[in-house]
Amino acid sequence: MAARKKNSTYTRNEQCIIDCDLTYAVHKIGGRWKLLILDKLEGGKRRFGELKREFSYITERMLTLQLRALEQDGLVKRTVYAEVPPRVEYELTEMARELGPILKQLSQWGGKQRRLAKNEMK
Amino acid sequence: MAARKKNSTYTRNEQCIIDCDLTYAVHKIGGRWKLLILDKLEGGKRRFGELKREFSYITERMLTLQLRALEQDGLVKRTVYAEVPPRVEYELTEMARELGPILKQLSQWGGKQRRLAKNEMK
DNA sequence: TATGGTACATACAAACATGTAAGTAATGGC
DNA sequence: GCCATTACTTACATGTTTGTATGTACCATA
Repeated sequence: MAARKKNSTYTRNEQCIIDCDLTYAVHKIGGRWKLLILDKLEGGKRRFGELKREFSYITERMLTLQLRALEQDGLVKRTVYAEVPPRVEYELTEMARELGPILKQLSQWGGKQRRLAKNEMK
Repeated sequence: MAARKKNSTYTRNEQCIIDCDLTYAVHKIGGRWKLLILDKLEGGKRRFGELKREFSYITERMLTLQLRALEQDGLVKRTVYAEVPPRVEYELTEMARELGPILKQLSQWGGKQRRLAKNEMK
């Protein structure tokens, strides 16, 4: 997200990670709020303000950063309308839509595992 | 991974994350090396030292931490043999095996996206 | 008695991610 | 001219993750 310093090992190791398609994929969606945002956008186009209201616990800064990262990674398309006050809309790209069904499976798995973990606590 | 300080917002927000099955799932597999480890273990039981040799770029410390996290999350089973020198074996749990097919799809998606991104650079 | 192998553990430092608070630009309506 | 609205941006502080270096326990063997 930020400018990467060319630290010897950390960066070199990151290369190893990114050589793996799977890790690459998970990195794309691994931000703290990205999945929630993607999920919301499955419902269709949203304005920045809408997302902000929807996710009141996400700070404006983080919302911006995560949206930018998603845009950068080709998962979200950003459209700016030359109006005042400004209007900006976000929507999923084709690539992101292909991800949807996979994420649904992952979500189910997560739910199952979570219930299991909860039961073990008793 | 480490002891969490109970910072007001950071932790509170984490709760929001974990209330989402999907984000919960991604968190379980989101560690820097977890996917590589899981992938290797799909091939069967491995000793700590085997993993260490296989992933020469992962530090011993990180390997330990990630394995412990995976164990904690019920994705990996750890078996200690009371021998000297010690022998410890790691293998996937049922839960982790169910994850396999989903990860394969994710990996394919990642590969596709990666090739796309590469082409756009030209 | 010293040495080696295995699977760690611990202390410390660097890099990274996230949160907090405040500011910006443009313009239409008052 | 002043204010409100929208979608940011910036500077700074805090928290988390990863890496580096070194140490430990065990016992068999030399």
